[in-house]
Amino acid sequence: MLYSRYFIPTIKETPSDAEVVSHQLMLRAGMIRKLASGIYNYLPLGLRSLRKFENIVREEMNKADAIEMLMPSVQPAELWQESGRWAFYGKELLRFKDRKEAEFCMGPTHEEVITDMVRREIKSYRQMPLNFYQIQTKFRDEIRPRFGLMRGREFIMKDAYSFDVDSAAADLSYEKMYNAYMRIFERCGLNFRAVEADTGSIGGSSSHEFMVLADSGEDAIVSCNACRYAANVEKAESPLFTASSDAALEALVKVSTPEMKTIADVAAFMHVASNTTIKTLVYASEAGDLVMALLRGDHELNELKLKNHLGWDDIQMASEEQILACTGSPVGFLGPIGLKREIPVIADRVVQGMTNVVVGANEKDQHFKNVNCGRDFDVSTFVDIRIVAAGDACPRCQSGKLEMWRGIEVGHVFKLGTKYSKALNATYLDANGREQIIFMGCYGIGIGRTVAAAIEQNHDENGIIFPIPIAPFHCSVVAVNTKDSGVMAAAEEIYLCLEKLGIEVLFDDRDERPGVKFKDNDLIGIPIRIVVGSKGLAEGNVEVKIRSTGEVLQLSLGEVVSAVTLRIGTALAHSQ
RNA sequence: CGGUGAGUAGCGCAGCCUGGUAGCGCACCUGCCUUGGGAGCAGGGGGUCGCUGGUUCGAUUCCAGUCUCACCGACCA
Repeated sequence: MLYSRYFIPTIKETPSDAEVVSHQLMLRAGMIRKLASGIYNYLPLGLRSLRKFENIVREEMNKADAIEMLMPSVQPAELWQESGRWAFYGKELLRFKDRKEAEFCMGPTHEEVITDMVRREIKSYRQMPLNFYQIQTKFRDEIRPRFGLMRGREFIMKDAYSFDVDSAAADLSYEKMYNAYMRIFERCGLNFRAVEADTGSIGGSSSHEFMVLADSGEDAIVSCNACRYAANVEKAESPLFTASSDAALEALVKVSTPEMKTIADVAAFMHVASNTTIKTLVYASEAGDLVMALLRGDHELNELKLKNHLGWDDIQMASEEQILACTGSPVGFLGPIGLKREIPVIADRVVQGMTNVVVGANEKDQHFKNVNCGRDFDVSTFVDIRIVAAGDACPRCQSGKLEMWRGIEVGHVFKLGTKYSKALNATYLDANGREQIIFMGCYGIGIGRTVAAAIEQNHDENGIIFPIPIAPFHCSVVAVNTKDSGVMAAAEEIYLCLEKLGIEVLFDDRDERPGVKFKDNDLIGIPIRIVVGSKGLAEGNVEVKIRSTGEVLQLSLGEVVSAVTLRIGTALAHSQ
């Protein structure tokens, strides 16, 4: 490719509205341009990287026996009404009507469409297992699109759906996809973790997220430093609580604690450690149901765990009026003792072993000390509702400690069970001629997001450092002075030779000063740069610079093509 | 959705308080010069100041409305 004939509109200054590095660099490198909030043009260079990654995904999907197809992005409302998600999905689902007033939506995901196809075509157990995938544009009307391709509204996704005769067979399909995902992200040279995850709005029984580690990641994850346990913090189990104290129970005392509203204030005021206090929270459902949650003072509530435990669709902190009505106390002095109105009290498991603790007295400026569960108040259920913290013991191996990371969710695999097949009545006949419900799984990879995550993980102050498998070009040839016919001839020959060998080369033949070309080459992240200049050429040499390491090699004209080809070939083979 | 802030040339911004039809840097075009890390000189093109209405002789500037965009959003009982 001739740079002068191609289209790479690079930007010198960092656009002011780009917050994260990958967004800034993709704009500056001329890979993307914003069309509207969360909606982007993929410019030629950006598209090349996306296609590279898509092809890696495609290869691994095919190897794992998934079959490619393509579904429409516009979907009829009826299917969504049938699955029950038309009402459930909320504003993220972009809905509209056609000229006949028939309702449609832009597909945010394709369980309904694929399940509809399968129920029409699949009749027998002999036709399974089946796994269909597509690489296609999705639309989700996100509340707050941000970070460029990281959280767009329109985005490219690979989604796959498996269909099996029973749960055990579905587990095998899940396993195959899990392994394929591991290979995909390994091939891209990414530092990532596969973590246990909540199933969220997609539903289903269990799932893993694939998280690229990056400080700018929107998710918090933990992993054990001894065993393979890793989980999204939303999902991460806290370690089993151990041993209760055998301290003697002391008499309950009410203490005046004026204006002491936070755990830190109260603990400091009473000269106790915050882990000998109990934090009392009141939560409400949308319907107005209330629940009280108790946690050790230095712990934090995992709202998702509480919500899942209660089986509520929605959970939020109770309003001050709601709190006053059930406890009789303003926020800051809440506790489980002497409630005005009976509400369920859910306590974290750790609370069970605490003795002589401090809690709010449900009275302004008053706390109790020497409070003991069972004697002074009752708990409806003890259950794990706290957010794990770095340094917690691993819930699996017990011996390891949990480490915390920030992660970017680039892939997600779910066991769906029969959630959609039941709703849409996707059945088959088993060997005995009996009708059975199909077991499903679904598997997604954010294509644009993965490329962005790769940039997030591979860049320096000069720009992107693309891993060769997803770089838009393998290498570039830079002619230092285009007016020098000797330089141009030598550069062109190298360029043509490499192209002939199937290497993707960007030939920077622009009539620009060398500094401009070097800056652009660094910015757009070309992994290997071949510089042809008059000085080196006088000695029969060209310079080869490796973007990732900064390594500079002086190679003769005779050896440069084979050396570069070998290097690229090795990098690509290594990633297969 | 709520809070905050911003819309002036392709990009980044100034001007607005104190109304008189707009400026800077980068980018772009022409010429000269230059060619190993975003050079220099000279000349030039480009803006109904987000939109609508109001006040005024006159509005980018003041007022009202509206649209768009960006950032933040329980850190807690």
